[in-house]
Amino acid sequence: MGLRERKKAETRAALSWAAIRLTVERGFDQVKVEDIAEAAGVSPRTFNNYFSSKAEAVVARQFDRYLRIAEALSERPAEPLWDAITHAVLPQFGPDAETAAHPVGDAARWRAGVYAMIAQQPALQGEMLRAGSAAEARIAEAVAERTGTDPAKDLYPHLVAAAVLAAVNTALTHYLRSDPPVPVERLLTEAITRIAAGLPTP
Amino acid sequence: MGLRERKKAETRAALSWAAIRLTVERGFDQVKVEDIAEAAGVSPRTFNNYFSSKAEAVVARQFDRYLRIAEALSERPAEPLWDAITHAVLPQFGPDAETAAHPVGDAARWRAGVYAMIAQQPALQGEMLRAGSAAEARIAEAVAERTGTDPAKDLYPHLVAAAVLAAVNTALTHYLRSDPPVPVERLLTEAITRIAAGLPTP
DNA sequence: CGCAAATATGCGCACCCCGCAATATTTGGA
DNA sequence: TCCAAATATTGCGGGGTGCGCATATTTGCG
Repeated sequence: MGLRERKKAETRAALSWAAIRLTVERGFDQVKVEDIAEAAGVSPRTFNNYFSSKAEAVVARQFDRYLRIAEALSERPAEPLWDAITHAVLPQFGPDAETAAHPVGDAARWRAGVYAMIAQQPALQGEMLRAGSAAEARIAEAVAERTGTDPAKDLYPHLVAAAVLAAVNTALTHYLRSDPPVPVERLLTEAITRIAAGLPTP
Repeated sequence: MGLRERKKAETRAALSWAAIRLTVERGFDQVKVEDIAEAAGVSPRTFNNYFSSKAEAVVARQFDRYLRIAEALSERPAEPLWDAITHAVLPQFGPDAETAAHPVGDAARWRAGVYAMIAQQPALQGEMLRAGSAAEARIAEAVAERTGTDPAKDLYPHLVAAAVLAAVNTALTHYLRSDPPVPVERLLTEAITRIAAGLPTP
């Protein structure tokens, strides 16, 4: 990867991180594009070369995570579908390099801030769900390959992809709301297991 | 219901219908709020008293439909959960009074227009998904009541609600894309049945 | 009828997003 | 090494949007 692409990735990450941090601190519409650009050290105009809206920048991290799920699923060995899905999803929500690079002082406060940000901002909710929807196509493709179905003709792969994302979203929302916090991994596992079991009444 | 509320509902419906029709005809960003307001016979400022964005107006019909699913689910008699869900969902996508009031000349052309509108407009995708997400809470409540679970504590009702909406969205998307058209009812039934069966590999 | 509450409208503003064109930077080859 | 092509960044300008606020109009009720 040349210098060019590396710098681009860095700028993108810096913009997204700035957008998230500022939004959690002040609230979504108390942050101007100008602020985000300044925090990332680029011009306001450049911001819109990377993201077509403020909301998109805030959600970029989550979007990348969804894409990694699809990627991981493609690379899983031959195994039962729902095992593969579980193993593709879980690692994406553990501690990663990116998180380590931006330590957060007060974890509880941060969690609450993230929840408020998502819960109270229609624009962010929509963008978050849209990110999932964009990844849906990729995941459906991976599922199709694994099950010998055809995304263009069959409902099945899209249905599985949508169900997986629904499980992930539900688990994450529950996680952000839980007090005291329940481990994400447990919630994700429970959600996926339940879906795979056909959601029988407990 | 007094004259006041009736007129309000009428204005809301007129605005939403105008937004949909104009968007299908010309494309989302070739339509100005001013155009929608004019078509509905109100001032541009009034538009924003009803909807907080253009996208919200376009999606309002779908949003109402989702709410009716939750309502219908609450009112179903005692029966297995997934039977109740199926019976709550299907009727909302049959012919209704509203559709009859606005006959569409060329059905195929209209379907294609609706699909293009959704597929090519990020803002609309997000808003559409958000509408589902808003209804999710209501559906989760109905599920909780039916299964003796607690939305505030349990993952289960939210998971079911999210899965149902995922099924509906997937089926509708598939429907809009299908050529020749497959009946929506069949796709919806298939999607819900599959989810209830735990999505086993076909 | 006449008043209080709810609703519609007009005006103005801050901000967002993008097209365009000029400038700066990186890359790959002569 | 140095230059030209490819690519990125920036400044400028404009069309829209969404909303706060003050005002006019309509509705429901005593």
